[in-house]
Amino acid sequence: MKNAKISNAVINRLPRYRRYLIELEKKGVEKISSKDFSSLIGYTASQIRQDLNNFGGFGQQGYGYSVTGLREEIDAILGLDKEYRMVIMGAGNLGQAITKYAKSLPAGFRVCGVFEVRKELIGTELDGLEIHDYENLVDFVEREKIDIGIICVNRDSAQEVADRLCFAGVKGIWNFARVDIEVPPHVALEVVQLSDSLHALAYHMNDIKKRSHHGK
Amino acid sequence: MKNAKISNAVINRLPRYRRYLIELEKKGVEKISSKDFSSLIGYTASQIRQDLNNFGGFGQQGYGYSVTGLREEIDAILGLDKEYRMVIMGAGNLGQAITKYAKSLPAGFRVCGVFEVRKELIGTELDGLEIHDYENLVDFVEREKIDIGIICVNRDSAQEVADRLCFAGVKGIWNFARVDIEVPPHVALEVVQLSDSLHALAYHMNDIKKRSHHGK
DNA sequence: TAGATTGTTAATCGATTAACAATC
DNA sequence: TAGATTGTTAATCGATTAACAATC
Repeated sequence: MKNAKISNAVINRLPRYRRYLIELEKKGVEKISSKDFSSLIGYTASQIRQDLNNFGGFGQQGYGYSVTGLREEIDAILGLDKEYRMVIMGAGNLGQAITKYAKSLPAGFRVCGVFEVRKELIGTELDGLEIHDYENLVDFVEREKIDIGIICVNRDSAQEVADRLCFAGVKGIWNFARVDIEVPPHVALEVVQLSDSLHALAYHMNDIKKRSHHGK
Repeated sequence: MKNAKISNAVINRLPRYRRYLIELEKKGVEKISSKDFSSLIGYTASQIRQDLNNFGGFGQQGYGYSVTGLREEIDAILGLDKEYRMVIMGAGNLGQAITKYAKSLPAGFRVCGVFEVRKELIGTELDGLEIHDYENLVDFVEREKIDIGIICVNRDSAQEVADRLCFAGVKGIWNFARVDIEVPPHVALEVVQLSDSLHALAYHMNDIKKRSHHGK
């Protein structure tokens, strides 16, 4: 197995390859060439072959790639052959939203609990999940073998919550808080800035409008 | 005003600049040099100056940038001086999640209604918002001057919902469905693939683990 | 004026695309 | 074997960084 550091551009394309392969599997397609995959997914055939060859030679010359075989390889690369146990930090609007969303999450990712500091919320239920006291986080992570902490607290407490999650021993943090946080190098961090995404959408809407005025 | 097409890399950094500028404003900081901004935000000073000069010369030689002035410029570039009226398409888990999230949305973005096809949900309320019949979408978009459609339906109906939103006249689509959709060039599209993000997190967690084994 | 820092041009770096020899 | 298509090297393109003249 190769061991060089893979660029984020490549990694972020892998889940997309996987989605299209699953669609192909559903349609009963057994093999696909990089050329045909290219016209389906919209990356160049060259890029597809380059991307995949970062991880190994999964194709066969003169034939193409086995759809199921390649999907399984990508599953293994992404680590989707394991189960991930998660906690949601914060039961406010954002925490409630993500808890709700988690119900539609692909198998293999399981929310095991929600944590809060506000006493009046502790002990109540959120979508069938118990809301725990933030004070008990470290014990819970250890006992329940939690892998991932999902940060849904406000700006001001996000870093302190991240610190405690890392101390408790999570291996990854999925940050939805509207602030950048830092984690030690042995903890993985993935950021979802929903409001940044919405602001980019606003930019593009205005850009299209501006151009249509200019052009004519 | 310059009119060249700005790269997405630049556009996606603008909301982040804005967040840090707002923090600085809160702290009462009045001016900042690209050098100081660099050590705060983690982009190089060169990149900051390059990015901003895509839109105009907002700084002053020998002085730096006015924090409030620059934040206002970025607001205008992103189009945050306007109000955006939005509808949520789909009242399932994902739609409920995004409706909940929308409550914590920055001012200027307002959810005006939720749309569904399932008869038993139509007419009920979701977080204080009426759930409307999908059949009435086109009228509603026109009457309520809706700018943005947020797609929270399942894979199979996402494209058809996008088509109807575009037909109804929205200017932008925020797609949360687990599938890629296509829109005409006069409609802006911004994609949030939460499960792709989670898969990337899984990759990084496994990568860190693999490296720590290898290294020692 | 002298010092600081921008705006902008030039150099570097990394990622994407093209080309083609290897091989199924 | 001949045709197809990969894996991989080389060329191109675009984005980031460095350098510096302009100027507040």
